[in-house]
Amino acid sequence: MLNVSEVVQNFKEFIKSKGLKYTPEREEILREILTCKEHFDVDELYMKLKKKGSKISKASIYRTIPLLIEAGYVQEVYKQDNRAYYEVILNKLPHLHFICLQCKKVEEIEDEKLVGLIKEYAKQTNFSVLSYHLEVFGICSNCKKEV
Amino acid sequence: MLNVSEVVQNFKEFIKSKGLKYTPEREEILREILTCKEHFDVDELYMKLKKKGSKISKASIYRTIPLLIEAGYVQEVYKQDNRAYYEVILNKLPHLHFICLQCKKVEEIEDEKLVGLIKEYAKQTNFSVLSYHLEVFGICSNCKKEV
DNA sequence: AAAAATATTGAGATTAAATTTCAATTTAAA
DNA sequence: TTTAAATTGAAATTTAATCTCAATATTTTT
Repeated sequence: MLNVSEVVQNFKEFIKSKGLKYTPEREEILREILTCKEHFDVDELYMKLKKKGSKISKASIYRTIPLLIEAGYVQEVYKQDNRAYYEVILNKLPHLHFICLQCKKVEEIEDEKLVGLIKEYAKQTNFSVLSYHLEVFGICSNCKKEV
Repeated sequence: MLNVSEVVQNFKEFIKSKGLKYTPEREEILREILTCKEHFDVDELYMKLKKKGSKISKASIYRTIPLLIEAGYVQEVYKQDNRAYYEVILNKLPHLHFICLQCKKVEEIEDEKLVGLIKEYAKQTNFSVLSYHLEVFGICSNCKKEV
């Protein structure tokens, strides 16, 4: 279980190791993202930062997210209405997303078997897995009741 | 194993059952899509139709694809560079997509266990599955060799 | 078979997420 | 400190997808 300052330190090392420069903007974006308990998009993040008085631009958020994904802290989970949604995957068990097409709710189901399945196939084809996501679309139990 | 005219007939009934109108444009788009052996996007489809002398507009393609998805013939498989890619899923076994981040190649791995897994979780939460897709990102064996 | 009602079409305008540009600034190495 | 290189914010740009609307096609009703 990593805490925030450990992640920040880890990110600093990651940035350095890539020959990039460690900036306050990058750290601020990382820290803000680490507070997100739910799925988020760039706009939400930008508004949250702005409310706190931050001067971070959207461009910087768009530029930083791929780094955080590469570092393994964040994952793109799905796209809805041509907008990408992300989540922090640090300290999180593997899970699938069940997305209700009616109420748009996203339910997470923790899972271990799926990882085993993927690993098995990856081994077969000598494929190095960096990330994955499984989205299941349908109608949730609540929306079915309302018919 | 459904043949093209059976699918066309099926689509006609589907359209009618929704109180919509069956048009030559819709049929032409369906027929063209049914010839796609690989993943395709709207632009590719539009160019193929244009080359054949078709007057179909992109707007009609964008409007028809959701109907074909709803009818169960087509599936959105992934997004790359903010562009959606689709595939025909008629007569196809369930499969996963292994996407190489280096060469962008998409490998399909046929699968049965995954469906069992999804069904199991869906049953648990009383969720009606309409479609799903599993994308696994990483580096393929070919690209690993080239290092 | 004609008329009425309604849906669909293509062309172009619009929208908006994401990317790019660029001058000013900041970081980090020499 | 000087130098070299990367990063920043603001605005411009890109472009997939959606929307608008008048003309047209489909389907139902009479």
